[in-house]
Amino acid sequence: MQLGGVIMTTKQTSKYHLFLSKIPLFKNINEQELIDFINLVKVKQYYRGEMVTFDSKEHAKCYVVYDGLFKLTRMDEKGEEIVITIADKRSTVSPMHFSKHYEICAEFVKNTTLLYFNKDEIDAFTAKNHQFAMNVIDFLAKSVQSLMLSAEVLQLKTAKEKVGWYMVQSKINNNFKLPYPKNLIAAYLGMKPESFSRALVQLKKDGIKVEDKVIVLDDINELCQYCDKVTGANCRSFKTLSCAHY
Amino acid sequence: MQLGGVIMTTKQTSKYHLFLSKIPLFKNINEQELIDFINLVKVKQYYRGEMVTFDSKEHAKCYVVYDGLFKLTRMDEKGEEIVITIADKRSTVSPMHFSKHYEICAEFVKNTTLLYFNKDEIDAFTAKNHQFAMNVIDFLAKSVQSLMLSAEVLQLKTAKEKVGWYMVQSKINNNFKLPYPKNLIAAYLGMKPESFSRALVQLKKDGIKVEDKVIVLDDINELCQYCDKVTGANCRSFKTLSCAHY
DNA sequence: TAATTTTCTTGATTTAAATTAAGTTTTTTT
DNA sequence: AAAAAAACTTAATTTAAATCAAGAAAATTA
Repeated sequence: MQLGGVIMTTKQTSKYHLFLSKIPLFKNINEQELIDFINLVKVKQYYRGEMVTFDSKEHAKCYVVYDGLFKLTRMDEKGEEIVITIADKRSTVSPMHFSKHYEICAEFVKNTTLLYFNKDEIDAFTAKNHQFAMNVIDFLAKSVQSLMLSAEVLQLKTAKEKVGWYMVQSKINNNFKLPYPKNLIAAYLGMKPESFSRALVQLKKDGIKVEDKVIVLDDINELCQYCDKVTGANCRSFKTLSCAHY
Repeated sequence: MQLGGVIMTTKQTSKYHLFLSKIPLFKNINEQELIDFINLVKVKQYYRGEMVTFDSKEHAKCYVVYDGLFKLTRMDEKGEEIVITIADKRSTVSPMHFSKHYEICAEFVKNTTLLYFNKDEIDAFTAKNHQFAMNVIDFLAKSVQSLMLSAEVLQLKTAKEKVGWYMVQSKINNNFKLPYPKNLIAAYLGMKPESFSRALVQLKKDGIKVEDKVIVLDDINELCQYCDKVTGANCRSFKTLSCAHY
């Protein structure tokens, strides 16, 4: 195993092995085949503020975030950007599956350690291991669904509804905590930080507060009106009496 | 092979076989294996104006459009809708890959004939035939990329730029013809028919006209400023002197 | 811990597209 | 071929969020 051209120790190998084996992309894979594959892993470090173009020519790879935070963005001529995804620990980003003409940009919000495999390695493993092929299919299908859901939120919802939707996701998937800085969430929701801030003021009037990134609710069900069914399916109260989808 | 419960003739079977064998999802597949699989095909007819919810419980299937036109949409409580995709002849739509809680709606714009396979059949073929697994991966990867591109267009571009972008796509991929009614294209671009109409007025001032759905240009390169790189890669003049991406 | 940078908030103003409204053209059905 | 429905266009008005501006709070760095 190599780190920037340097052979890594067995200790590091097993550290990454344990980490990667818990990633959905590698679930249910035969232990020995997985060990052999993960042996091919490479590591790259990026720093806060760095911007890298993930064109599929240079980056015909599949990345798993070991640690850190970055956003995948697209920019127009005027410097306006949209955030396609926010990636952090355990996120998988696979530019090898995009067209070589699709140039997506990674903007690193925190120092980030990426583990990666090359396209030929992934392709070979896909051919050899049917479970891995199924995992790749699952990963891409989830990406499709998440993009469809975002499209809906971005186009159909008001500023207040967008923030409400993000908060109910945070409540369900992240234990009542906004996982990222507000300006990053605002960009992901296709709005300006000022509008995000104003939406929070409106929500506060309904008893939905954010205190130091923690969501504080006067009424535990107040956020449910902003919930979508796919997100709701992970909620403890899904389709109980208090659920909006009941 | 069955059509609404009725056994079909060999003549119909071979008609669909020829059609399906040209679909990207079935490319490069061993002839006999493909014949055996396509034998499982089922057919369903939908009519203009019909609306069907493609929830993944009822529709754990993979559809290929044999003929017709429909839009995949999502609607909110107020009846506002977004168009996720427009599907016509040869399009593949695969609700079996979505969450069972994701309910996408198919609105049929024309009478439509859908060919389909059930999830268990697709899964079995994916396990048996590695090339088919690769084709499913390609199909999903293309869906991801197309959704990312739409997200960018919908969020970053003005009404005029959106229409220009759609027209340059039509120029390159559809021989200077708008393939669908304007209100459908407007909905796909996340705008109202009125705004679409006004954008056309603006473009006309730049020498870009639409006459009976045909794009007529004073200057052949006038649309190039609206082109994205992925679309441009299919253009005859890609990266020549006159290309915006040169 | 102080200094500096970045993030966040609030208010006034602008703006691009939606809405409302009404008429025209095209397509579909009878 | 006539009638009806759907699609399209143009104009006036409204609206939600962006922009502009300035200051407060929080996080980083020195």
